Amino acid sequence: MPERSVSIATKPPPDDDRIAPVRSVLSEEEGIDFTVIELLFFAYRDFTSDPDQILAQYGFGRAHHRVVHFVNRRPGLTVAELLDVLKITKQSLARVLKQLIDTGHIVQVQGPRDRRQRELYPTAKGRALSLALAAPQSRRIARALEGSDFADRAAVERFLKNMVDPELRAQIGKTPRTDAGAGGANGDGVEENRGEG
Amino acid sequence: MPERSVSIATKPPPDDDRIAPVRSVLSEEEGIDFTVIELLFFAYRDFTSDPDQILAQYGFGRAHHRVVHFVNRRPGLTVAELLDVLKITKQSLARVLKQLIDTGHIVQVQGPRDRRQRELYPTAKGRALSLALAAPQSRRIARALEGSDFADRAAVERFLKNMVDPELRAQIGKTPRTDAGAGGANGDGVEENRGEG
DNA sequence: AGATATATGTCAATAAGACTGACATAATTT
DNA sequence: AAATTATGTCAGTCTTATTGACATATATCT
Repeated sequence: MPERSVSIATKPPPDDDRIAPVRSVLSEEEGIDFTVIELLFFAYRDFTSDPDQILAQYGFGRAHHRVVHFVNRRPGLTVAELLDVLKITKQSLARVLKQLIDTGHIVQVQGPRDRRQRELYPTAKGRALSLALAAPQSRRIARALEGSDFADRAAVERFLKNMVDPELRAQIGKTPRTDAGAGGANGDGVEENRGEG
Repeated sequence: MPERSVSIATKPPPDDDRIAPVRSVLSEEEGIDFTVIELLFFAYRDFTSDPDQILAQYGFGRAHHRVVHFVNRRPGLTVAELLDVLKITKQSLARVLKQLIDTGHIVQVQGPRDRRQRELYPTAKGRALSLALAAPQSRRIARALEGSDFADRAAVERFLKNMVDPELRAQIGKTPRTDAGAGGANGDGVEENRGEG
């Protein structure tokens, strides 16, 4: 056997120095904030695990979750706007969106001014799904903020917001174009048809 | 009044009521913390975009990043331990790990006590890659914490730590078994919760 | 010693979710 | 009429993950 006990690699060792194992721990000394880097990794891993379990029951994945979420948060957004927020391609969205439409979670409405556009709206079913997915995440957040005062919460929100690329920060919390804000937006989400013959 | 132009769906409408578009905005009124939910989504999306660009140059993906990171943070961990941290299967890890070994970023060392085990160590090259990947993330975090005092940072860390499933919280900040390095960092995954009911 | 269990590696098949490229259609704009 | 825009769709590829089955070396138990 040409191998020593150190290397079990099947590739021929190019140079023993180059494949020498580094046994020291990579720690914060290098001026890198590994603490927060890892905290973000673990926090997000578990944050997404909540809705994942619910989605699995529907045969959906995270892609469906993102679409359902933003359509509910910004009802009436167009396909192009959704692609921009999600930063995926049209073809990637297609399959997911089609499934959500076929299952009656989302409907498309022809744009009132530009009839080429498809405004996306949740149905009652889609609204319910969105709430069901968000509920455990919100509960997890509430638990994580237990014992936090107002300043603590503000610090967390400021940190997260500042983590976003400045030029993309505009997307955050942007309620729909029709920003009716609180007060019930459209009042009630009842149908509103346009005749077209 | 039967709707006409409202639905462009190709599927036969099962019931007009069921596919009626909901036009109201899904907002915090429902007692759900959509603000932080979306902040986490956007923050993590951009947080991972930094290393993604570097990885692309190597033909690597996020899976490689996670492996390189934890092998550097806990040099000498075994394959089984790595699988446990990443929460993926052996088969999923196999290809990624093989690539990292073949490219000389990681080496395997036979376990000193149990020779079935393979302890994973970075090479100098792997250490360098790990630092290169972490650097922009650390810079982003530092920028996001600019103007934050000690209490603010503590609030952020506490929030993130509490977002992790309690039973998995032990993995956090856990330095390697062999505490060769100075450590500092988080020490070990001690839970700190603000004394509150 | 022999049997069993463990740690790891590997082959094969599958799936979700993303990608690119190419092309079609309808509607708006020029 | 021509060009542009918004959307849809087909076809193929890639990465990362999955499960199942099986091989090998080593450790441990009886």
